[in-house]
Amino acid sequence: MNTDIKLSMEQVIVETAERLFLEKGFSGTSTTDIARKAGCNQALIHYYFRTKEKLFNVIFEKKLIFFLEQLLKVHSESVGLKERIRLMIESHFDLIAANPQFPGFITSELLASPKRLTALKGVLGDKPNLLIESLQAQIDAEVQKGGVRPIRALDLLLSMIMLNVGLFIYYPMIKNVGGLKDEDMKKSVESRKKENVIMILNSLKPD
Amino acid sequence: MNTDIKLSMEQVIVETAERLFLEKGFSGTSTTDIARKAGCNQALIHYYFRTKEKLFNVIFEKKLIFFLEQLLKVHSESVGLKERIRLMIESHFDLIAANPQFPGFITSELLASPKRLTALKGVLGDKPNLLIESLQAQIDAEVQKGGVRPIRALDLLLSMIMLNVGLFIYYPMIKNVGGLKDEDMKKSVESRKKENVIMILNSLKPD
DNA sequence: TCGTGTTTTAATAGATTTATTAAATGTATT
DNA sequence: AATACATTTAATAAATCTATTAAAACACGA
Repeated sequence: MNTDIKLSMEQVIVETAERLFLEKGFSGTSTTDIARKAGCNQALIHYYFRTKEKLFNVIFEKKLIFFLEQLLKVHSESVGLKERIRLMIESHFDLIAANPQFPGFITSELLASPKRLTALKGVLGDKPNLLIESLQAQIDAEVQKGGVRPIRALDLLLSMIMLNVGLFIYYPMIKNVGGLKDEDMKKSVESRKKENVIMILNSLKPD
Repeated sequence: MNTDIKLSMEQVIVETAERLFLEKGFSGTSTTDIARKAGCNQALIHYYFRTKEKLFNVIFEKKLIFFLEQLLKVHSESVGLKERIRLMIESHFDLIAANPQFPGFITSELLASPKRLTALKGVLGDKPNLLIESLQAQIDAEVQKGGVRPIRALDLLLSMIMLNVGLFIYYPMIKNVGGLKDEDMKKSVESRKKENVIMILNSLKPD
């Protein structure tokens, strides 16, 4: 069976650029580089995308929207707050684990050029607010019942994201400084999802 | 009283470079740029530091060592585990709050070029291990007494760092996406130190 | 003030990068 | 085959950046 599918050069360029941008960032990747690795003339990139920036944005927005949409999914309130939080953490973790370069990529690029985010506000609409409001409502209700301590939904979300994302961003550094072996880190990653869930849920216990 | 102190041009260059590197990173800052802002000829930078890379390293290492040393301080075991953890989180938080650009800077630069970290292993010696071992010992002792649940010191440290650091790295983004006003964020930052302490300590409660 | 060493500049080589343009090639249609 | 259109290339302009070199300016003790 022949699995080769004839890709348009435009597609090849996008995919090559995606790989390179993820690996070395916007400023670390040249159009010459992309062209060489994609196997085409450098001018072709400009023919299709006009500028390096525009090509980058195609990829950056696609990736960021994909991830934010996953993240901002309003997991059903019907399962109960703690279960809902567990689901959110786990699905977020899985998503990153499947795309480990992603947190570093997005973080670096947004730090280097925060205005990239502004362009996305329109695309996301009020999903962020919807999630936060929905989560806050459920938290407040649970606080009434004495199930959890009071906390701002945004704080909670940020903590969840940071704990998940941090492992992958700092993975190589921790390994390096701590002088850890690969199997140590593997274990860390494997246990970390569980660990993060426990950490967050425990932290919500009322005093 | 005249507070003007005649700085050597070399010093001015270092300070200007520090400001620019922190703001726009290594690849976003040119020696021409530094020279213009420092008020000298561009060649002078190469006269003193030979290469842009070497100048960057002077600054990067100084900053990183300063912060890691603070972070890796083996806070006395004598105060008890929970108090020790509280102290570690708070002093770390304060340090970052006083240098809010720092986490993004280090994170970006290390992501862009992980080998920079290798150069530092020698300088840090076994401080990382000392801290981890000391912390782990105190945790294990406390676990015996039923005071906290079992946890790896490295996991705990990572969580502490991530929660603190994350706020400052993602500060502009959260503000942007969440459509938050300045005073909302201010409140967030102010309450966050306490929040992080609570979160970590609660998360250590035995089941 | 002369001479010596240090600091600073002007000029520029050399590399790289983005982007454009005009020409060449390819492909499908009548 | 001839036309028309899309794709791809070669060549190159223009900007920018790092680094070097040689000369100028400066500082200061003999």
